[in-house]
Amino acid sequence: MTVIFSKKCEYGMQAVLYLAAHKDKGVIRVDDIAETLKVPKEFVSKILQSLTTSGIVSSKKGKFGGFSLAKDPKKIRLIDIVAAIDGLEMFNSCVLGFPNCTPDTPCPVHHTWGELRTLAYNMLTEETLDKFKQKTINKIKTI
Amino acid sequence: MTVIFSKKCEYGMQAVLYLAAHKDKGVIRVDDIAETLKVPKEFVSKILQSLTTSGIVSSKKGKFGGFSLAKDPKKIRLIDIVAAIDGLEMFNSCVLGFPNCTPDTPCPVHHTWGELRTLAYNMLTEETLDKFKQKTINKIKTI
DNA sequence: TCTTATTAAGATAAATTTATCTGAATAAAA
DNA sequence: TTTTATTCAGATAAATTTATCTTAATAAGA
Repeated sequence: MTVIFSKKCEYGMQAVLYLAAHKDKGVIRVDDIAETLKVPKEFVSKILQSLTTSGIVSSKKGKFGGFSLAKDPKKIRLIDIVAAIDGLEMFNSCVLGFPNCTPDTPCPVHHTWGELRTLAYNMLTEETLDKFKQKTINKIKTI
Repeated sequence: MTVIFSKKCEYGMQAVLYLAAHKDKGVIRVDDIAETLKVPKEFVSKILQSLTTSGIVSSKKGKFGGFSLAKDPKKIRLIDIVAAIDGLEMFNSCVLGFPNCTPDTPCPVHHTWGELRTLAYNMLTEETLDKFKQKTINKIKTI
């Protein structure tokens, strides 16, 4: 298997995109998120709980409770979610798995991979969630 | 955790690079590979066995047995190893984990990610193992 | 206060990946 | 033929990731 992000992180990003796209509706129940995204409810609930700790989403217990974004979508980037869930280690580790892969002791693809990694990092860093609203809504319709 | 390739694939690529770098020495014992690369012996042995089935390496049993490349390093690319172990699915699946991510039903980062994926694919496809020989030898020294 | 709907939290289970162990098969050479 | 060194193959174990279950805590409203 080849993975870029863990399921946890994928579900986390999807759920947060969902919250951003439905920001106007106030708090959103996990059931709605899980059903729409077709992901396991308890699992996505756990993930959102942990993102609460990270300060990305906030939760409200009890009747009419649910999750919502903890801050303005203009201030949340995909990289923030990745950092909170999977961590940023991949942006600093060797694609071939060699230890201590540095400019001084590079692996055979060190340079090329470094450039790619930077592009990936930029992709996750340069835009904030507000930019993804309409695209998320469109995508969700097709699931 | 964030992973690009599985451990299996990482070890596989390292081991095959090792074989390519030591091609002149004939068959190589798993013990040598495992000790030098500091990876679990039985595990890398299993991986090389499976790469034998894929036609990338060949094995010789018995005393003075071991593994060697099954073909000219000029004809082996990193992507061949990835394809044999992890498969090429990642080059055709959504980075956010959305189902059915296509140009018609794209996820919010579909386009950007697609370009990145192509670059990664090219990196693994454009050069053959013979190009990596000296770099592999240099890297191995530092492990 | 009681009922209801929700998240929180912890325990557990299932699945997958990673790693190890053991013995068989093979081949070289003494 | 026996010894030795190796891969092969299958079983098993350990670790990690993914998913589920159960109960508690919370909050709204009847």
